[in-house]
Amino acid sequence: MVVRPRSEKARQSVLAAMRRALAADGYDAVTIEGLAAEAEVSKQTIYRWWPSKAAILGEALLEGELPTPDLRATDDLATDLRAWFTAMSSRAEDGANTALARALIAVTATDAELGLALNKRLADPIVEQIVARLEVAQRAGQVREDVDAAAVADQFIAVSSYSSLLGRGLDEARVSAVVDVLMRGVGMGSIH
Amino acid sequence: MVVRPRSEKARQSVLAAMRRALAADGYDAVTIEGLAAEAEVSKQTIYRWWPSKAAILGEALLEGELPTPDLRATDDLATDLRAWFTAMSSRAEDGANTALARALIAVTATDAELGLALNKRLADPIVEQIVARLEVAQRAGQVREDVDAAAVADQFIAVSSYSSLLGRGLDEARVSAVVDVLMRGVGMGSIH
DNA sequence: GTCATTTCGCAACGGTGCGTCTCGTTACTC
DNA sequence: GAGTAACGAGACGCACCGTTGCGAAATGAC
Repeated sequence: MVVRPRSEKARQSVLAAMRRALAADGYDAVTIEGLAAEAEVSKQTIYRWWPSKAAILGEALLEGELPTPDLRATDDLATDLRAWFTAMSSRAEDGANTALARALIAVTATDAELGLALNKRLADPIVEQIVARLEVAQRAGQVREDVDAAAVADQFIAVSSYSSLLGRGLDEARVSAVVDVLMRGVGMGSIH
Repeated sequence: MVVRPRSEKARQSVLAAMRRALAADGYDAVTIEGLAAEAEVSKQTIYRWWPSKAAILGEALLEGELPTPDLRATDDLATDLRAWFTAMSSRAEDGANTALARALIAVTATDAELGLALNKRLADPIVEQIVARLEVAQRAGQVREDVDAAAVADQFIAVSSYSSLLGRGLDEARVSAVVDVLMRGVGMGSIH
């Protein structure tokens, strides 16, 4: 076999052009031809390796390290979650990140299959972190045994997604409100 | 003034065609020309009255009665919220409704301004219902005074939005999990 | 009923991007 | 060094965009 390998340089150039274009103009203003020009790459090269604009976005999302903060595990669940969710929402203040998030939502609303796959790969690690942390708290007796940890984790994701969809970030007060209610919701307190 | 009025028949025909096309092919497969053909209306007639595809969707959403269930006010907040959220999620089992919801998300992810306006008009009445109900519960001593009712209402909306974005409905168990956690979260229970 | 006026359907326009194709060139593997 | 596949450049037909001009139909004013 005499094969010339795929140009990794061209690939990275296209993905970078996609990220730049997203931040500048938004997902559906991006065109393949514009991408090719911006990346200084032939249009055919793009079509050779990606089936669609959405697929390029997918790779850009998976490859570009979506920097999600770590969820620390001290002995105080509330503090851990508050710190994590605060860091999470501060990520959303960077325009490039919100552009990526909005693009993810746009492509998910359009291409359900690819959207599900992307969301799975991006959200699952976060969900797992939260679920694991909640299970630790359950063993420590800080969280009720009958709490559906995945449902709670999903609520954090949902709130984040919805707020970046609407372009309104999560201010400190809102972060506190969400964490407070959810913390009390999973806690051992009884209802009188 | 001798004026021939706008054809209401044509208008309704276009909006109906938009709803049909959304359910059939999804928002970004909809084209103005296809809409015109389907509605048996001239393309010019569409451009005379709507500035964009998104604007047509906006009217279709506002005009078509997005049937949101009422939030009853018995003396049991948990039951009221559970009944309302269950009804809400059952709405999402109708494909036509999820198509509308996904289209709303798609246009919001693309056109932030129009999206915000639409979300405001569609979500605000729901949020107000929930906030009002929570305030009643606060006066009845069932909900803590320091609870941010709007933040809680937003969480319901966010969960609904996110689940219809991903195309996975909210099953009974998930509805229960969300309501349970939020109910305990706003309740008077103390944390030990 | 007639007339003025506006919307209507029809159809064409140039422009943009799509996705495919062909070419000649370049760069990598063997 | 030779063979081969990816590369850049650019053209193709196609779909849809948003705009324009036209004659016909419809409606309110009188």
